[in-house]
Amino acid sequence: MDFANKIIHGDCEAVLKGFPDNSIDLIFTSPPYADRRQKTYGGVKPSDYVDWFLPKAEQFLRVLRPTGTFILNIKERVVDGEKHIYVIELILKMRQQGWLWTEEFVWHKKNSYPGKWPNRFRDNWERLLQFNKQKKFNMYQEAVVVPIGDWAKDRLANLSETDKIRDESKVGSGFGKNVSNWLGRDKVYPTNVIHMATECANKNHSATFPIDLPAWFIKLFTKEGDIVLDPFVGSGTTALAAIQLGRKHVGIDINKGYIELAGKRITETQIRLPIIAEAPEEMYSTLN
Amino acid sequence: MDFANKIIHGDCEAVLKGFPDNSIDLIFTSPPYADRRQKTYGGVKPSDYVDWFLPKAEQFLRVLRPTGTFILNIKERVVDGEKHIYVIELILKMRQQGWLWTEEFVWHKKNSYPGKWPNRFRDNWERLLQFNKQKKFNMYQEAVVVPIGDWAKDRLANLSETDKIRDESKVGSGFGKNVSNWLGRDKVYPTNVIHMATECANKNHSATFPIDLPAWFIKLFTKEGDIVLDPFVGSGTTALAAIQLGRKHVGIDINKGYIELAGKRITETQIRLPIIAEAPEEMYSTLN
DNA sequence: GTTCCGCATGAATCGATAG
DNA sequence: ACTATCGATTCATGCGGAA
Repeated sequence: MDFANKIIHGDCEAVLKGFPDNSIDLIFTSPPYADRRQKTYGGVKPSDYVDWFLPKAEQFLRVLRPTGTFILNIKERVVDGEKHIYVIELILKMRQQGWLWTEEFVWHKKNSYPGKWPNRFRDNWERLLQFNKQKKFNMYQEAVVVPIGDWAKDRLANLSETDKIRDESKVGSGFGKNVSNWLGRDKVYPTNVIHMATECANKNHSATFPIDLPAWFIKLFTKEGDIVLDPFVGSGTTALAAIQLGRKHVGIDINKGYIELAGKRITETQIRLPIIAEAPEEMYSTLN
Repeated sequence: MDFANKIIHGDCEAVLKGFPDNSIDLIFTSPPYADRRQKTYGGVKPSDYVDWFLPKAEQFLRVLRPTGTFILNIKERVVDGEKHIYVIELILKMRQQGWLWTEEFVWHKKNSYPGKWPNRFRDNWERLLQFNKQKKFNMYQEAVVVPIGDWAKDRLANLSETDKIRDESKVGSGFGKNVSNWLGRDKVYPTNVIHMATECANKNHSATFPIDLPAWFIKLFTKEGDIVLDPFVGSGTTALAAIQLGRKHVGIDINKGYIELAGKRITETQIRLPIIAEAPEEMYSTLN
C-alpha cells in the first residue's frame, strides 16, 4: 500500500484508476455541490451532476473492500423554487452500478446559513448517504456509544482546543477525558441523526464540516490501522480525523491550493501530537 | 362545502372524485408504511407502492387550491438490508404529474423506540415532503416563530455604530448586514428541521405522530377558516389539530374502526373545548 | 487569567433588473 | 422568453481585544 498516508493532486477518477481493487476500508467525502465552490472547483451544473459523478462512483466501488462503507455527504440545492432531483437520481443510478443504499443519516446542523425568504425557511440539515458493496459490512457500534444524558452536544462542544488535542493524544479512540466520566453510567447507542455545528469560517482554513463528523464515521466503520479515503479531500479534515484516530489515510483533490493546505495542516498535526503526548502539563500553553 | 368537518369512510381516491377542483387549502397525511399500519390497509408491497399511490396523488392535485400545500409524511422501509426506493421514485413520478417538490422537512424525533441491530442504529427521523401546485403558495411564517437565541440579548443591548448602518465595504461577496432590523424582535423564524417528541398527550389511543406535528404545518400553511384534508386520517390526529386551530377539516379512511375512533375523539374534543373555555380552574382536573 | 463583548462571515435563495 | 448579475435578508460561531 504505497498510496497510504498521502495527499495526491489530481482528478480522483484518474488517480484511483492506479489503485488496486478492494484496498480501502472507508470512503468519506463531501464533494462540491452543484454550482457551489465555483472559485475552487469550477462548478458543475445541477443537470450535469449525475453524469459527472457516476464514473467516479464506479472507481469508488472498485477500490472499496467488500466489507467497507462509502459515506457521501451531499444536499441538493433549490433551483427556480423547486428542489433539484440530482441527488435522488444519483442514488438510483448508483444502485444500478451495484451499490447498496443501506442508510441515510441526517446531519442536523446547529447553525445554518442565514436568510429569509417568503416561501421557505433556512436549510438546517444535510444528507449523509451510506452505500455498501454487500449486506455484511464492518461496523463497530461500541466505538460511538454515548452515556445517557446527551454527551456530545454540551460537554464536548465546550472543551477547549487544547483539551481536545491533549485528550486525543492520550487515548487513541478520541475524547479520552470523558471516558472516565462514563464509568458506572449506562451507555446507549446513538441514532441516525447527528446534531453538530458547522465549522465557523473564522478559522484559518475553510472546512465546511467539523472534524467530529468524519471522526464519528471513522470510528464507526473502521478499526485502527484501516485505511480511509477522501477523494475530495479539500482542506484535509477527513485525513486529519483519520490520523488522530490511528487510521491510515489517502486524500485526493484536483485543486492545488487545497492540496497544499491539507498537507500543511497534516504536518502540523503530526508534529504536535507526539510532543503533546510526552509533554508535562506546563508545556500545553506554549504550544498555542 | 358540504364535505367540510366530516370524517368519511371509503377509499380516498374514490371519495375525492366527488370533490370539486381547487377546494382544499392543505393536505397533511401520513399514509400507510410511514406509520406501519400496513396490516389494517391490506398491506401494499413496496414494489407496488408507487402505482398504488399515484392515482390518489392525482386526486390530491386536483382538489388542492393553487395556493395550497401538500405535506406528505413518509419514510421508506428497509427491505432485505437495503433502503427501498419507492419514496424517491414517488417524488420523480409526482413531478411528472405536475407537482412541484418544493421542500423536504426533517422531523427529528426527540424520543424513539429503543432497539439494536448489528448493522444500523435506531431510525430517529422522518421525511415531511412538501409539494405544491405553483411556485407561489400561502405561507404564514409569523405563525410559527420561535424565541430568539441568547446571543441577541447581549448584542442588541449595545448596538455599535457599524451595526446600525449597512456595512458593505468590508464584505466583498455582497453579504451585508443591518443589525438594527433585529431591534425589538424576540422571535425568529424556525428552520426546516422540526425537533419534536413522538409522545402524545392522550394515552388512550396510539397516534403515530404527535398532534403538534400537523398543528405546526396547519399554522404555517393555512389561516383560520381554511380547510385541511387528511386522506388517511387514521385515529384523527390531523382533524383534531385542525379543529383546535379553528380550521375546517375533512378526514377520509378506508378502515371502519379508524373512522369510529376518529369520530369519537373529535366528538369528545368538541364537547370538551367549550367547557374548558368557560370553566373555572378547579374543573380542569375532573376533565382528565 | 478569566470573562465579556464586538465583529466578520458562511455548501443560500428570491426577486428585480439588465443584456 | 431566457439567462446573468446584483441587492436584500439573517443567525450561530469563533476569534481577538477589552474589561
